[in-house]
Amino acid sequence: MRADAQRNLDTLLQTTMAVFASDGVDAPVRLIAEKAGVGVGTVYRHFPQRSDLVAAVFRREIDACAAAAAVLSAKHEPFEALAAWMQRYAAFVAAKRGLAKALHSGDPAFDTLPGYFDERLRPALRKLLETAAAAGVVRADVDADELLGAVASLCMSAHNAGSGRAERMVALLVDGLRHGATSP
Amino acid sequence: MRADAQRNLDTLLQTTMAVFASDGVDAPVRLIAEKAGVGVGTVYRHFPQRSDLVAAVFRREIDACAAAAAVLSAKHEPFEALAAWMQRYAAFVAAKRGLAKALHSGDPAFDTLPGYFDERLRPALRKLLETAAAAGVVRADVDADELLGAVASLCMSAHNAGSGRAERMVALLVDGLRHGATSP
DNA sequence: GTTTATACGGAACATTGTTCCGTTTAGCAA
DNA sequence: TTGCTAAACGGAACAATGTTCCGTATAAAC
Repeated sequence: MRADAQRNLDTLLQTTMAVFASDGVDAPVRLIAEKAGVGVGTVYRHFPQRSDLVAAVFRREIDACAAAAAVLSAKHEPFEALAAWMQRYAAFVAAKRGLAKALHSGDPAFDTLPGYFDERLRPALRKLLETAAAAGVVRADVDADELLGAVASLCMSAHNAGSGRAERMVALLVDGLRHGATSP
Repeated sequence: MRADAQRNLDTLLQTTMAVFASDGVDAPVRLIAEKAGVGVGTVYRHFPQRSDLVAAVFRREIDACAAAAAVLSAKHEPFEALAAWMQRYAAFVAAKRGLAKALHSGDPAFDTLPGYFDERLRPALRKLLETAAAAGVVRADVDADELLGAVASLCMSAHNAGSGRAERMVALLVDGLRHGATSP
């Protein structure tokens, strides 16, 4: 791949993320192209359809969320790392309400997203859980999948409630994990 | 209101319902206007925004579903009326997948729909439930709201599964109502 | 029958996704 | 360094669709 193409792809993805954050996932392709300093033709060469661009950004943010697990794990004690990551994940779900819409839109570009979700996020959380369980600070009988689903539901349904509610509910959930921990 | 305006409004709503059924709720306004034999200007005078037309059609179908309760109640025994209406409601939810999308779109035109849902459908189901409970053919401790929500969830999540699954699940649910019935 | 407020139709406009093609340029070889 | 070429670029043009506007037609009142 030519160097300029790679450069453009990078700035395009980064700019798109910023535009989605400020203007929502429905922002016009023209606007994204303009802010990235490229023509719409360039956008469409990298992403044949608008939805491909959206999916790419989501994948990138899923990656970032998964990568945060390792960072937090290295920086904090097992339980704190787990708790912090759960909040990180909750923030991701709450911020990306466009994601739910995308997943239910029926566009084939999003077909692989749920799988990507599992593939990246589940192992990340599983490792955090196992580490914390091995340290004896949380119970060991909770499934990573269920936890991801529960937090997602919490953040979706609580999204129109007052500020901080989702955070508090997630914290409550995480504290629940401490119950029944078996010291090693 | 002028007679021709009323006529146009009626045919417009009826035609729109048919077009939504065959082409989905994303059908272009032009197509709807054409099939209804009116100009787009007429559509927009009655419904300032496209979403207002969608909301009106949904309200109309909610009305029809609610009205079916009385008809079924008059024609069948209490339990059969209840069971038949539940299937009627399930079919409505399953068919109108655009409804879920609309409700989550954030368009203000749909803000009053959830309230309308409660206002019309809940009393209809409650009356069916009470009649059946009074006849001693179903238990009396089930809330109409919960039942509506449960069926909606069933039909939403089971929508991509094989044919008849949603119907079977709803039937199962309804049969569950028979359990613990107390004869009068 | 005349008048007038109302409703109508559809062309025109605005926005946005997508395609197309002439132009530019990065990478490479001589 | 220079010349060449395939790749990439930009943005005008196209297509689809929501929305507005206004000249025309007509139902209803007198």
